[in-house]
Amino acid sequence: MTTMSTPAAQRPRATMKHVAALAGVGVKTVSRVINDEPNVTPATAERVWNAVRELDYQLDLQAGSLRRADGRTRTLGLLVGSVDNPFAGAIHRAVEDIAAARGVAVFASSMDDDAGRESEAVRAFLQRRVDGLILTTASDHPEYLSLLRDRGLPVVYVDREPMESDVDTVASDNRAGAAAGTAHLVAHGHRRIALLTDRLDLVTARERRLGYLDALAQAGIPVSEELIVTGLHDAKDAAAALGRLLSSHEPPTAVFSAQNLITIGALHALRDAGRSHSVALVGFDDVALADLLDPGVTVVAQDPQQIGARAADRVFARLEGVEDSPSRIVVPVRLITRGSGEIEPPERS
Amino acid sequence: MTTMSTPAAQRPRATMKHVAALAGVGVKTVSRVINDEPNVTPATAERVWNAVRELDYQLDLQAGSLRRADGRTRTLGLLVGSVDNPFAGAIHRAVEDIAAARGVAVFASSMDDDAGRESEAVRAFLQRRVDGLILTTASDHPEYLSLLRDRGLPVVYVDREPMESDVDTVASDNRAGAAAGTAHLVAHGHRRIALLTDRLDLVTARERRLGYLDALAQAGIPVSEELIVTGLHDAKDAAAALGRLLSSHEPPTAVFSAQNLITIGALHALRDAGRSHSVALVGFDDVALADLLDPGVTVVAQDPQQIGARAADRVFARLEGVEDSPSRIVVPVRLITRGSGEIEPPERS
DNA sequence: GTGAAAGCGCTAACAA
DNA sequence: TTGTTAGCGCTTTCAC
Repeated sequence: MTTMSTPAAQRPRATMKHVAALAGVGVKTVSRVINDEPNVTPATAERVWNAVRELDYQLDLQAGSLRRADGRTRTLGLLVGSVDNPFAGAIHRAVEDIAAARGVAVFASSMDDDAGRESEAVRAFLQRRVDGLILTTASDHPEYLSLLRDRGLPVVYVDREPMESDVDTVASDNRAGAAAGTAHLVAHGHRRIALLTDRLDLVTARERRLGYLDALAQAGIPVSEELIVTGLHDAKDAAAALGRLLSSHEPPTAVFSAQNLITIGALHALRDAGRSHSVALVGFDDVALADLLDPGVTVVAQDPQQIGARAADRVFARLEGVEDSPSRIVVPVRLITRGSGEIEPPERS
Repeated sequence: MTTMSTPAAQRPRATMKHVAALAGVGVKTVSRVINDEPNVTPATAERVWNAVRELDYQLDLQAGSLRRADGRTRTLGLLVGSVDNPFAGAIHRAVEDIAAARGVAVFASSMDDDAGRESEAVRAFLQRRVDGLILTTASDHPEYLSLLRDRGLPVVYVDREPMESDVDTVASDNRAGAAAGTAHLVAHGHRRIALLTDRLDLVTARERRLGYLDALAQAGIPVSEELIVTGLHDAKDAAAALGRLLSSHEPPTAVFSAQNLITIGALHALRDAGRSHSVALVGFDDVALADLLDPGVTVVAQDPQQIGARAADRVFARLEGVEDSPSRIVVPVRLITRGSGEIEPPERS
């Protein structure tokens, strides 16, 4: 049914050999010209470039890396929770910008907080010979880590720090941030503060819970286990969980939600219960349009752009031979007050 | 300053040759086992797998693709406006899921609506021998396109359709969607409807403008050029532009914003001017938390997940040899009424 | 059922 | 300044 231009009659991809033949030089000379190496006369270079244009020649980086001394593929592997999450998107963009400036391309994958998917993704990266890895992990002790170390492959963990000691990491100050967010609620008079968070096998959830507990302890407020809901993964879960809490016998007067999707769920639950203006809310991680809601959503904002940038810098430093001991970079968070976190509790609770 | 474990003393990466030697077989047998080819005794296979585990062997897909008959690298290139934009994130995730199911990894890049960056990104993909491309373009006639066709490389454009006729595309129904959004405002009594949109050299901006004009024409409303603002790129631009319109002599009573970031800017401008409840707004493309704002934001929602999925399906169909004529897949949009689009104009305007 | 040899496109090493 | 040869890790071809 196709008209015009014989279908599978593509011009076969040109190789260096073709270019060399057309330019009347040896392949090594072509290689020199393409890779901008010295010791080629301008005249020769010109003839090569003409042949390159003539044939639409594109260097095959893969083939080159096979033989190149450093074995580099000019490729990076980036693993995030989901490329669909705004937090991951910001990290990804920062990594991409730094990598692209060095002629390095980025493989991006999602792991949905599943250690199995995580291992699979790392395996896929390794089989493609990435030069370095920027990873988010769902596990405290990733089983592939010793292999990466044996290979001498640069790895930087972002967002979540594995429990291993000798690994580069870049993450938010989860515990202090959660403590600050919770303390903010305490400072506004709350004593019944709910915590909505993720599965506790994720280090971020554990750290943020500890921060929450720190703030309560600091204020001498006893912990009410019934106000702590863990294992939340998406906005729907979170909305349902908070809905139940709000209709319970002794509902919380304030909520600390430990993650962007959970915050969104909490906002829905509060709205559905008509409590947006009477129950306080502080979220960890900023969400889009938080400033335009009524009330504005008070958050402990992370800086994903900086997390991505510092992780990429670290990977490239390792690739350039920096051998200093592993660093655990902590990116500060910032409390942004917009209204929801400054709601006071009812007179008597 | 480093302690323990001699730094650069990595175990060299194992190759098939090492595995073959350890298992006491030839390399071809290792290849057969690894790639699950027939004609290997279970006993031999077992010995090979043991050697593989022993050495932590990882197949080198790059090296393989160099020699493989089909030359496939099991790699895809995805180019979007920015990996940081939620619309792109959703497309990316859909593409990733379909690719991962086939053992294909995805390179993702951002082009910021810059034809130069677009060409660079495509070049980078080609040099890495991707099997196929899913591209967003900033140009009506991408100069690299004929090259891709010569190579017989599968390409599918998403979101933006180049003017070339014989190319696979997957995009929203931009014109009809914009017309529906504008007509919705007309139906609520508006006659002074502003259009906020992107640079008109982007086909999406042109199409959405045409849709806007269609709706006005349909209603017999004359076009007021002073109500049409083009060349908007981010939320800040858009907010400033709408701010100016609102404080002009004859301000619009309604706004159609043609893109997610512009909608966010428009929301800010309306809020800052105290006109959120008096000026109507319909946005093209949904935004997070749009349902929780007051009023809720009425939008013409796109379906980026489906756009990504259909594009990926198409690329893989091409890779599997489907030779039918190029298809222009149009993904329907959906008007979601939430309040902002149902605001009526003041009694006399 | 198995393995030896050739060669994919490139860069390294060396010779001219 | 330039070209030739070998070889990166793998798959293909073909012989056993």
